[in-house]
Amino acid sequence: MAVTLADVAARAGVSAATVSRVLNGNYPVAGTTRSRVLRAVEELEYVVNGPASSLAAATSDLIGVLVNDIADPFFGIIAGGVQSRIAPVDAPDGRGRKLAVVCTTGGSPEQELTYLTLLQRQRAAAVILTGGAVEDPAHQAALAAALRRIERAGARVVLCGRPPLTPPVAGDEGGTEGEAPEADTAVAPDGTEVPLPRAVDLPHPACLAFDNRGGARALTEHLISLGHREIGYLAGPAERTTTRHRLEGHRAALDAAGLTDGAGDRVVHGRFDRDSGYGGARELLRRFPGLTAIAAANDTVALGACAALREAGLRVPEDVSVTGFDDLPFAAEAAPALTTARLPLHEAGARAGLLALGVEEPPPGGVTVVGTELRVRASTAPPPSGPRPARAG
Amino acid sequence: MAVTLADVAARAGVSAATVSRVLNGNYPVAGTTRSRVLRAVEELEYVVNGPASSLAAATSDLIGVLVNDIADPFFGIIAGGVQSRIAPVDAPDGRGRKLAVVCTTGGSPEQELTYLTLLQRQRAAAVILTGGAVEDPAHQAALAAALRRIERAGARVVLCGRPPLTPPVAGDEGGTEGEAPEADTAVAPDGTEVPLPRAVDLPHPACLAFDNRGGARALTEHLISLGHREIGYLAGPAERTTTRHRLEGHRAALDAAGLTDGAGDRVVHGRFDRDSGYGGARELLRRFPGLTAIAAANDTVALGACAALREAGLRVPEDVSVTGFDDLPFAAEAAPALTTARLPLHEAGARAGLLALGVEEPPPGGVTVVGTELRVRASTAPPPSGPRPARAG
DNA sequence: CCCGGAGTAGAAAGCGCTTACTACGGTGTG
DNA sequence: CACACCGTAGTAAGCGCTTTCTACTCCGGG
Repeated sequence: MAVTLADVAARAGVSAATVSRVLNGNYPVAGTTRSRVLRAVEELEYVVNGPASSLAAATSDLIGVLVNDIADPFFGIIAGGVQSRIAPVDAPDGRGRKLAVVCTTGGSPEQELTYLTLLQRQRAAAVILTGGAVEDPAHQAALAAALRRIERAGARVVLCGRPPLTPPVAGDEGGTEGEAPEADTAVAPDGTEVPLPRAVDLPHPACLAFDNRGGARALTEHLISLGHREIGYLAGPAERTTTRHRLEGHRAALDAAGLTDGAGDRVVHGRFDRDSGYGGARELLRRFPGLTAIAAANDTVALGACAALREAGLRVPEDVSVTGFDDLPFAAEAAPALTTARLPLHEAGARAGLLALGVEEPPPGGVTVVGTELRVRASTAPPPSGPRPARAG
Repeated sequence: MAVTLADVAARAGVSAATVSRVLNGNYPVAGTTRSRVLRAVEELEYVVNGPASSLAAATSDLIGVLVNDIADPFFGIIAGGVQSRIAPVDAPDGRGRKLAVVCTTGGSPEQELTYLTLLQRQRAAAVILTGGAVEDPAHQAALAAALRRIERAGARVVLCGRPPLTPPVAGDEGGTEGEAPEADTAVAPDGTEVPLPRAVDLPHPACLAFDNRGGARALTEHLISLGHREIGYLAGPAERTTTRHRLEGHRAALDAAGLTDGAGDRVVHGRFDRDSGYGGARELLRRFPGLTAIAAANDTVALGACAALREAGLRVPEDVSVTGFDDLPFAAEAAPALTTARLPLHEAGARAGLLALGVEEPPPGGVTVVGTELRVRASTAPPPSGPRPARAG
């Protein structure tokens, strides 16, 4: 029914092999033959049959991108970064251009696994996993197994915005990998040396790990430097690595300032959305009436918190300071503009795209730490009573 | 190298045909055989070769989604809506799940055509085009031709958020289609009857047309009803249908109120981004110092305008009212919260997904008008001097 | 007891492409 | 002048799956 290679070949008076070679340009073809073939292609409006081509060549032009929610700008921006590299707009025609298969997992490990299988089935050339991981060891193990299977099938695997996989409890692969998983260290953007776990599970790991700890720590340190002593924290879902790392950074800042409260953390867990910020802030206010600042798990949560504060008759930042995380575009436009930690999401996505294409090689160990940058804006200020000396020794 | 159907068949002691039938479930297989096959599949970790399957069955599980920019929540939300239907999370395993190939076109017709070819090559089951179209007749014709080719290749075509294709100047298809392209009418959400052009170019059109005219008109009417008489308009790129339709709605409201100024429109064209809003608002202020309201092409532009106004020492809405369009999530969180026209983007995307799957049939004529809903928030108020009667007769 | 029809499974012919491998002029060299 | 070799192009064997057609077994009814 559709036009095939053979039709083009017949029209051009050559063999199918020649047409294929002209189209793929990986074999010398005489100029006159080439132009005759190209004319036939034009005239017949021939379009290659991708599946057939993928079957024969055992490759495909698809790159899977797993995201929690494509409607969330956090992931949209990463996906945009990926696309900018795997399908540059200036590429002539569509030659060599890869297609992004965007899979919305809702952050569920089961969905991740399902999509991973689906992508393997499509013989995707690469798979990019974004978003924090769920910490459940069983899930980690299942995920590692799925990724190993995918790599074995010839696809590249890139982790973007999530830490390397945690090592499996038992070496169920027979231990044929030679490399011992020593803990490396890396220098974080703020100059401190941080332990760098290696993506030990994957033969060919490529991992862009966001420095969530460092960013959160910088934000809370900023609050402390403004004079805040009672700082609430609106954490994300407890089971996510991102949540844990940001919370760790927050606590590290508190610890370093000697602000660890005997009464326990001023932390409320929720999700990464606005409503969680709203509800969480209300709960924080109720439980810790003396709060002068709230650090939120991300910008969206921070916005919800601001709304709750306003509703409670509190001004931001005059009465309560608020910080976000990520620096999504709306953070700068919010009222007040959010103090936050900028994550270069587009750049990270672009880098992930390059790693997925194999254009760029991951560093030894596979892990690159993507740093954050503190963005001080209008949502933070000294506490109402002005800076006061810390009472704790 | 990889596990194939034949391997599974051998292990289960059946023929490849039987394995295929078990996996596809479209042919009766005895229970015992089925479970033997499934066990072999499990044991060998067999994953179907998608390209091979697509080649043999002449179908694929891919659905193309063309967007201007996936990092823009406008498109992200539509894409999310699409995904919610083509890959519902509650679907068992991954059975019957389609994959979304998201293609970022930057709004360029050339990129659209390139991606359309790439998707046709992948033998995508359907293609969803989002975002307004460029009005250039040459592009429209080329696009129509490409879409017709895609339909002929067996894929469904869905237009989401753009008007039906304009008819080609010449009937280059030989006029074999029986249907005469009569102009239908439809009842818009506000009760008025609007002309409804048919997607005459496509044999099987499915088009979700956003009511940009109606939404823009409602916004400007709202401003007029508050007492505004000098209303600036920050339009999008002149060549886009979306821009034109929103501008038409704006002007219709002005006309109806007798506010059409002999001095010409208070309109500045730009893009659909924040910087355009910022720069455009500055220009509007310079050229029309008496403005008391600015209607923006969309929420993002409105935000930029708000920033420019603030910078100029003008308060929103006390000195100048501002309206957006789309009602993206951040619109409600902005300061002040934006008065805007809500477009049900997620729902539209979901609907597009259903149309793409063929689960839902388009109405006769193919065009469904997606209405907007006025959202009055804090960015609009009566003009500084208070409501005054219109002077014009 | 024989035959027809379910019900189930296998054989085999592709689907349209890629890619060894082979073939065949034409040129340069010993 | 024969030989080798390069530059091109054709032949044909798959790639792994779906699906039609055929075949076999087992029943129940005549």
